[in-house]
Amino acid sequence: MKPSIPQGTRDFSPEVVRKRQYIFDTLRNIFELYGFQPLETPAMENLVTLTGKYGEEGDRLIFKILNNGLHEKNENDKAKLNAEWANMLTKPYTSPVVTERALRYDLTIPFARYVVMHQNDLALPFRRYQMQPVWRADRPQKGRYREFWQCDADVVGSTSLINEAELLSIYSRAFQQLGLPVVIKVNSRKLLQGLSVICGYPEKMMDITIAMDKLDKIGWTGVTAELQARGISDEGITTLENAIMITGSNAEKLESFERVMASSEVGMAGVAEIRKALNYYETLNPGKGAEVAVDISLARGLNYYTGVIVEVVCSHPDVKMGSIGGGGRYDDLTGLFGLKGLSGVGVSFGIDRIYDVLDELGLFPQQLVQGANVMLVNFGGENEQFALTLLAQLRAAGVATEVYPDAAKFDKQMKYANKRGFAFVLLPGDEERAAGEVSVKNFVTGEQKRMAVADAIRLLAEG
RNA sequence: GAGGCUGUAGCUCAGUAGGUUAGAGCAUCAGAUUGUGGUUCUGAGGGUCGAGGGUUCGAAACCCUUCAGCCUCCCCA
Repeated sequence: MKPSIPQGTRDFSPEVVRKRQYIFDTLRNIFELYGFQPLETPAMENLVTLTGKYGEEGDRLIFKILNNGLHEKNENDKAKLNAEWANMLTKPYTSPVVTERALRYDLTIPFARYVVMHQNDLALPFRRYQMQPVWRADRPQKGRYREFWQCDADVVGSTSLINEAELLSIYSRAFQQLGLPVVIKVNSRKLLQGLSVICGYPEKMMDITIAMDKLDKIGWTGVTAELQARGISDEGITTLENAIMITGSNAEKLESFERVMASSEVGMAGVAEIRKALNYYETLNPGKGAEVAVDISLARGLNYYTGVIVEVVCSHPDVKMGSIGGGGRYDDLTGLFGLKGLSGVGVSFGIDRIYDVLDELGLFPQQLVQGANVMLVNFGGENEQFALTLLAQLRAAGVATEVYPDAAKFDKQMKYANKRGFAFVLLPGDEERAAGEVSVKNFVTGEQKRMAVADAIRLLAEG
């Protein structure tokens, strides 16, 4: 059979893993520096934990796991099983008889589930980061995979806008450290609610938001058409246009929003929370933070955000990639699992997309693509023992080293060394062994010198 | 869920109007060369032309079906 992997999944070859680890390490260090604690949850959750949390579209994209042992059911159960199968074949529907587990869809809901389950043990506010794969039964395309990694940082149990500012700082620091130019777009669900109020359709916030989110893509004329299709009057559209076309610095925009939103209490609250979060952010990053831009057209798909929402896009002109990170405030996330009144705020890094962008822009550090630094040639016989002794000594000195395991032809060993890209190749042969020496070949320059074993180890240990 | 493109060697691809035994580069292996890699030279192995059916004297090519991959919209990270 021809080997293959499931659609939308990828193998990560050694060089790729190194580059990915560079991203993970960068993020992990920052998360730790900001006082976040690591968390891991299972790859699979009970299906009921996930369903209904991501909207109708989200439910469709959950990877469900078929129950084991269906064939072992007794006759009564099988009748039910048949009925449920029939159901599933005619409509979007699942039954615990057929499937009761599913692959993790994101990291936020499992986190909420964790917090509720461990509420008595946690010191609130609880700050956690989590870097694990998630799965979506989506149709793969550029920048979209069925298995991809998320790196999330969330704070639960505090409504302070300092948390928003901290998370913005994490975004800022992470992308600055990675050398990636970004714009962090900020908005508030309350501002969007306010918009729907002032244009006269408080119940159509979702429709209005979805339409306005497309501003970047389809322009205002496109948005107008969309709004009309969703039943917004011309006066309402004009009101929205006046708000969405506001330009200027963040402070200027917020001032203008304040005037526009004057008749909406919730809208005013939105302005206030963005202003406060940005003030904190400015204090944490005086004059050196990444660009943060207030953007009233920004929407986020997930249903549970209630306050500040953010999205990160790469601002490099050559890069065509959707958002590489996003997040927001959810006032009552754990309420879904029976723990009321616990507010959370979090951000997520889409590291697969970040990888693609870094790769495209050539922003990975050069020295990442190295493994072991030194290879010992295997000349066989007595020399094999000699090589192993050297191997142990080099490793004891902290030099990443490997020995060619077979006494293969010299040419073959050298070709292998070349392909692997070792910095040095050591030749422990008869003459060297007899003299207590070893030949050290710099594989970059081709230069080769014989020297005492101790000197060779010192040289290589110093790099 | 809607639409578009592509499937030929391990990889990237060529293959003229439908006409001998389906090619190239890279990779692999062997040799030149059992103590000197990257460069070079010689040679070798490797193909159900995605699958099934049809048209034809003849199909990798044309038609139908199907599968897979990629891309766009929707939505998302």
